[in-house]
Amino acid sequence: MSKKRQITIVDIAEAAGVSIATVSNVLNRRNVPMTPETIRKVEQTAEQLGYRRNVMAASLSRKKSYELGMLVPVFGGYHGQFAEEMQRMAHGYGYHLSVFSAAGFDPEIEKRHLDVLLQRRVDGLICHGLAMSQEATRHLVGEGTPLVLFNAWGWPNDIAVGAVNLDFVDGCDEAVRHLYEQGCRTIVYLAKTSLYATDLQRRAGFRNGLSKLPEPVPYDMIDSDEVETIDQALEQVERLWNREAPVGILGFDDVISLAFMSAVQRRGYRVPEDFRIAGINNDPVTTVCHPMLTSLDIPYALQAEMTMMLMLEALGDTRALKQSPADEARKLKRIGHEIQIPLRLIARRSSIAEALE
DNA sequence: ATTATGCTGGACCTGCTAGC
DNA sequence: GCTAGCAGGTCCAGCATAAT
Repeated sequence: MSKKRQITIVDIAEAAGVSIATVSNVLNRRNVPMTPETIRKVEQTAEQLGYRRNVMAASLSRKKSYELGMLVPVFGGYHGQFAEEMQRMAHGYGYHLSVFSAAGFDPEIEKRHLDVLLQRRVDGLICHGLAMSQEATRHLVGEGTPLVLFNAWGWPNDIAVGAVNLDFVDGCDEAVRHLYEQGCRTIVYLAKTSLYATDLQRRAGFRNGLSKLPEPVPYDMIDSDEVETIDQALEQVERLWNREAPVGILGFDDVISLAFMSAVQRRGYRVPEDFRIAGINNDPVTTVCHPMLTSLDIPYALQAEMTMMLMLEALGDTRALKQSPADEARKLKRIGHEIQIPLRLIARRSSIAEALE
């Protein structure tokens, strides 16, 4: 079946009896003087003929696609929510966002998606801390398409114009302090090494937190990818626990924390009497489980906004310079070309001692 | 004569194909 | 192998006309 010829602005110009430039001006609502009659005529003709804008042609002409490419390791969870927020943010600035998933941290799939996005001439790329090597990334994006990273630490700025990172170090530090203050004298981090950089940041924060406590506390870091079931992780914790004070648990994310909480409750322990548990992400499910789960809240909108600002700046878009609250007011830290977004601990029943009768 | 308004003409964008 | 032409838009200099 041959494709039906598409209606173009040439057809509209002919039918409406004006030039194609006038049609372009009307349909793009450019601020050029035009009579209301011309505007009405063009709009009506476009409507009647069923015109649909050809973005490829527009990109060709403007040498700009107004399309951004985004690569996330997986759809769902934090990445799903962040992609949604990014999409909203990009749309607000007149950009369309194409989001691809790298199916975990598969460097081959990452490379393929990045290739496709560059072939499509996206104006910019927004990526997680990539699994593919920095050299390969440099080679791929080295031709002028700006790359803004999120949750990527230590990438040189000849590859990425900047990175907007969640401050897991301070966040986990605070979570450890919170668990200690709530009476925990054994503290365990349930890690997820398959998520590389973000896990390393959490580990660093966990260690920082422990080192700042007034006394040394038995601790462990259990990799949830290593143990067969979450019950095995619980058994490992039981071997460490002296039963004199509750155990504090910090999970890699809310899903892991909730899985652990279920295992604990199945085994007949009580939360928060025996186990005091915290997660990361502040997923909506944290307020519908029992007891409600303490979690580190992620300011998605702020992270998306800062990512968009870096991108607009790299694209020479003056809107990036518009007045926004000062970094101090938002507790943002800048380390070189990296921006650190603060996390906020939301304490709920799963970890609070004094809420008990 | 000068200025403002409303519109037009044509160069240009990139990558591919057809013709020479 | 080289060149011209095409796709469907954008952009801007410049034109015709009306108003001052």
